[in-house]
Amino acid sequence: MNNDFNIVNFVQDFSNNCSKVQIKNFEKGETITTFLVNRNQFCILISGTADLVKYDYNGNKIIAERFSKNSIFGEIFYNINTNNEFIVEAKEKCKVLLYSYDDINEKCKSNCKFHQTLIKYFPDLIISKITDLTSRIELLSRRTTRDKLLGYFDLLSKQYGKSFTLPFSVTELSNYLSVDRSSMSRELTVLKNEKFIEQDRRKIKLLY
Amino acid sequence: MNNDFNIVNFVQDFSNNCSKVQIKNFEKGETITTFLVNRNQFCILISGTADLVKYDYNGNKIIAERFSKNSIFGEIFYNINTNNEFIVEAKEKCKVLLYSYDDINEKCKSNCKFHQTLIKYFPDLIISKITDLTSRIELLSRRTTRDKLLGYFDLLSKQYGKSFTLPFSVTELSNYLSVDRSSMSRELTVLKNEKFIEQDRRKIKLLY
DNA sequence: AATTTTCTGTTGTTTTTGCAACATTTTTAT
DNA sequence: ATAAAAATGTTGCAAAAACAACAGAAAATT
Repeated sequence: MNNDFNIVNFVQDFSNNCSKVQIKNFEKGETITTFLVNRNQFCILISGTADLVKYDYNGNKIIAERFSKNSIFGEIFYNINTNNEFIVEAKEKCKVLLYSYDDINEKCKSNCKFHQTLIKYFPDLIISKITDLTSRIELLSRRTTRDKLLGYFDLLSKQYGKSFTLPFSVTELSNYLSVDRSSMSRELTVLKNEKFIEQDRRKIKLLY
Repeated sequence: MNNDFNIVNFVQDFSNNCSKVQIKNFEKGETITTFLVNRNQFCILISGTADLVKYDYNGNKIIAERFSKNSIFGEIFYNINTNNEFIVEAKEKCKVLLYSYDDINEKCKSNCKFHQTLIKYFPDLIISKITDLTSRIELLSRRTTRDKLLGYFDLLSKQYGKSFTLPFSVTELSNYLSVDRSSMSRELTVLKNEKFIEQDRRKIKLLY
């Protein structure tokens, strides 16, 4: 697998006009897309950060996934269900490649550079997405808030070491872990008192 | 997308010996594979049912995923983490195709039928897996046992209608939804008393 | 720079979930 | 066919999480 692949280069190489591809920019707070019907929409996030969010009937926000550079998403990956209206929200300025996916091996008439490159890197992009989703399931399947927090900190520490800044605000983190914000805050205090962690807002230090 | 694709036909077509492919049979209860190292293992379940399971430090069993015909799994899709030892367990007799994945587009010397077919159907298989995982995340992100139950029943009712038999025992279902068995059983009783459902063991009827 | 909004940490209270133990039924193994 | 093992449904109790409300801090907006 080619883990060094950078979609930004890929898109910069893509200079000709392919009718099946669009590149759009979104400002912070804007809705990039909604999952409402079963379309063949396939998106690649070129830059920025975006969340896949949903609100339950109680008004609780759920952050189902967080997307960053090279993340893929779109209706193609989702079984539309009237009970679940998902929205992809830009958390900061985002550049998104939107593609109408029919068959990965189907090229446009001009057999453009974009399609050649997409076919080449599609497996890596998609396997990486599965890896992310599997980790996410492992995290959400944890029973307690404490376990979810420590599990998430573990993932971050693999990447950044014992000290890191959360990619979420505390409030957003609770939505991402699907727990009540105040309960989570209480548990963070317990972890601090027990000298498991040091924390000040987004700054976390693991003491184990 | 070709949703009628059946891997069984595919494998029956695959008659020549490809050095990178193995087909193995497993009896109920046997371990099909474990996720311990970062190998390029990629598996397709040809027949049977299998679970991806993990035990937390408290001894609770977690069913992270359930695999049936055409499901794909393997270490290739998992970030190995020493804290999380996952096992794929056969729930009934299983036939599994094991493949050493390097590059989906890399064919074996003989450019065998297997590789040709795998390349063709790989996108469908993998997109379908992502769809499943996304639904699973939506389910696990629900806050209460009641919501998880109703969410899961919704998924099943889309496929089977208002009356169906759970693909899990009640005990297994609690592991799949990551909740305590007795709590879940209690909530099922509440749902029955409130005339939301009828239930007797695996038999469920939705009354709404 | 001032004001409004959001975020944060706290805590008391209520609700839900987890845990443990048990009798009964069902399934599996011998 | 019988015995052993596993699953099921229940319940009391303990633990954890959700809810609600608030004050102060930080961030965003104008």
